[in-house]
Amino acid sequence: MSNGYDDIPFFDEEPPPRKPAGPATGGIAARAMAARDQARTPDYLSGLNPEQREAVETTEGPVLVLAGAGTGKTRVLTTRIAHILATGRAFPSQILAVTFTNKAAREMKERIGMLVGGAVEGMPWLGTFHSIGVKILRRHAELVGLRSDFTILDTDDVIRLIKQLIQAEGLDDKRWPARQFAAMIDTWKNKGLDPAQIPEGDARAFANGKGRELYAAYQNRLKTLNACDFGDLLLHPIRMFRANPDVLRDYHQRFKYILVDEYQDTNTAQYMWLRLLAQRSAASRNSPSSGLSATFSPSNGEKDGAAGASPPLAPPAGRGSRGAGGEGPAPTVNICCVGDDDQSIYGWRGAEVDNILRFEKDFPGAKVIKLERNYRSTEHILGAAGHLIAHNEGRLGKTLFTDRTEPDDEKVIVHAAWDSEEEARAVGEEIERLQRGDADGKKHALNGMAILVRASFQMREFEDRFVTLGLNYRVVGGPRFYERLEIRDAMAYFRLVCQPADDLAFERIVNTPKRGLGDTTVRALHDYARARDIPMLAAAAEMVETDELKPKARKALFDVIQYFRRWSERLETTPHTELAEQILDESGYTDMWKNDKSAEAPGRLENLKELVRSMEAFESMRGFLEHVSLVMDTEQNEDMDAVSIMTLHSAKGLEFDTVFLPGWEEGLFPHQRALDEGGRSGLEEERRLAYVGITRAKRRCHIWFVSNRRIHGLWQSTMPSRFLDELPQSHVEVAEAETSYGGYGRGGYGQSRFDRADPFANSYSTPGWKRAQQNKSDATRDNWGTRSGHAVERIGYGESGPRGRTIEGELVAKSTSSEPSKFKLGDRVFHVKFGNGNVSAIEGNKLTIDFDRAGQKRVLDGFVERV
DNA sequence: CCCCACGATACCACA
DNA sequence: TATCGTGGGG
Repeated sequence: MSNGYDDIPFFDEEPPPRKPAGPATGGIAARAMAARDQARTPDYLSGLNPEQREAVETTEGPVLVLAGAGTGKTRVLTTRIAHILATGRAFPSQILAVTFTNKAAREMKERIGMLVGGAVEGMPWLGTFHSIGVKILRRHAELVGLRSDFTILDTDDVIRLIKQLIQAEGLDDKRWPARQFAAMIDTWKNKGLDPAQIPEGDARAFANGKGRELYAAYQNRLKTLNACDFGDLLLHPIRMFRANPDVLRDYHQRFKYILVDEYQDTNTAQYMWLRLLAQRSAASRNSPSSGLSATFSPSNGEKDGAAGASPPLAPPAGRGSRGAGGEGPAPTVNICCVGDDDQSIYGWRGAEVDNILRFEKDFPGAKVIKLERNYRSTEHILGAAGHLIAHNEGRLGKTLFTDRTEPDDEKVIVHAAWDSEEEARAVGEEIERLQRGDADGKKHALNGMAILVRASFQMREFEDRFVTLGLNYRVVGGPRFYERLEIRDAMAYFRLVCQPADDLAFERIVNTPKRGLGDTTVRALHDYARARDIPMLAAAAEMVETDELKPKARKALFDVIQYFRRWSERLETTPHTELAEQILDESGYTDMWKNDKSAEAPGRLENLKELVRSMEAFESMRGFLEHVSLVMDTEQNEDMDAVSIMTLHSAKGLEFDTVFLPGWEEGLFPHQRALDEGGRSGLEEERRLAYVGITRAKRRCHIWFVSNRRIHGLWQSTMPSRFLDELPQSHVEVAEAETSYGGYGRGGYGQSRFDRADPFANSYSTPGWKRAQQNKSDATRDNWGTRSGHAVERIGYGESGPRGRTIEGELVAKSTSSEPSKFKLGDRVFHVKFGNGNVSAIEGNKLTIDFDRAGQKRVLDGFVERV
């Protein structure tokens, strides 16, 4: 029975147990091997410290590893897996390893690959909660009322869908924003709640008390659409496991070892999911009335619950038809969770730090191992971070230490800047200084530097700056490729070809490009489809046979349907990248952008090309769609030397020689909304975020705050973040006031702001700090003639303001490369941001280009290509 | 049915 | 400031 997903490895594709020592956990051979391996330390264990080694070698039973930042957490996880494999305790396919982000999963795969070489291919169950959830769900979709080719909706789709539902209920979609309800549903799903289970108060809070009905209606609609949202990727498997103990049992037998990364970030649903998979012996060890059963309250789903009442939680273990040697149930759960309560930064996504704090109760007899020896950062960085995080209450309490101290280690440096533009400029200068090696004579690679921002809108200013500087940068998880308009449109075409029932995709593109199929026609189709309970594409096919539509619309619709028929037929025969091109061309979609005269159009076409190119890496169009729905980031070319720009959230788990932390101002960091909505715990989470930021740094950490920031186009004066006051003086140094490059920026404002008495004296006594404070307050007063702390300043100068970009050229660093450029004068080139233009000057690898629309810019040649 | 202009609104983080 | 949704005119 082919459902198009047969490539997913599953039980019946067990690798033949050919290795001499099979995965028999309790087998004599295995024990012998283990003993042998203990006697003769394998290479991969030799570099570990005692705690790490214990975490790796305690393979049996529940283990909690409390791993502080930079203590070798990933190393422990990967080595542990390698160890399990190398000692023959399990096949790769018998290890379940869950991470939070795709990045983390990718990295783990790579590192395991380096340790064991090759076996990673056979680790089908290493991935994010969501990707593993999908994999499970595809196999058993019918058990929750879906077909295995269900589509996964992203946030945008969900919001549009909910909006339709709100309107269908006859509610005012202004008063009850779909976005808000989507967020509520998300919250419920994070807690593992079905419509029937949500708190009465929640249900009443939305849509005149119709919250519960709306949620149920939403779930029904998803089912008819044969679709899932992100939350369902976890909830459906949970429901499915509960309703089908036999299926669950199969998974129990399969997964001999479970590993969980970033355990502090698991939410309730993920916790339930994990518990189900790990419960086999936990349940037999815990009495049924233990706290667990309360957590796992029976799920009375809407319709899918009809299959039967909730099954008992603890199906008898063992007795499997397969399994090694037919021993009884494993005596312990081999689950290993790794986490750090100080790095819990996903409370807003429903993460329950409690999960990690409760681990020992959940798994009696668990071994808890603390990793506190830090291998990443200097003493100053650890000192600053540790002092900051100590302001939080309710920690498990770890203190990181290092003994690798160099005399010339830099303290953490705090800088003040006038506004965000100056901030970007100064950071850019600092980066170039490091790159040139001015400070210490060593040239530093851009790859070792990162700018970590609180909110993604901060990125733009840095991007703009770096583009004019000709400084290579890469935005990690930035403006998501797949969220762009043109990409989403194209994807909608692909989705509809693969999944003709995808009404959301249909509605998105019936009239894109314009075909004269406006609201009226779409509504008619919608009604027709609803009345007969068929997908809209099918409804369209029927309707063109009738005379219900105006001739013009009918003709247009007829063409559309013909196209989709043709494309669907080619699905099995034409290579998918080719088909993708055909779809985009024949539909008129590429032409639409070719005819578009706006500045973005060339960039969009380029993105479409990139989209098709990126499909090459996949087997089929379906495989590609699946990837996209789960992995919203595009892989960037790693070999380019570039500064990374990303949010603090996506920086977790990474490390850089030099880290820049801009935007440490009240309201932005800690973020106002985190404070408003989260209160004290919100503040603590922000503080943990700051902690994460600082601990990303290996050698240098520069923190910035500005006096003025533009929010919604208005200039607002800001206060330095309270976190700055929570840094220890002993490890922190305040930079002397930055005079901007070549007097730039000083001219317009005068130097007087540096000459005032300090009205905001605080605990800091260094002159630099005072200066920074003065800078902040006086600058505000000087420029706007008002006191700082004043509400919003309406300034609103634009391009023609006091600081036009007139001397841009002078700010560009001299070329360091002597290689002749591959471009020549007059070349016609294309740049993603600026569009097309002509090369008017070349200086090493830096080009001056007259862009058709954006004017003259200096750009690094890596950013453009000849057209 | 399409286009444009206008005003409201937004910018928190992720899979 | 940029984007989005709406309402009126073509």
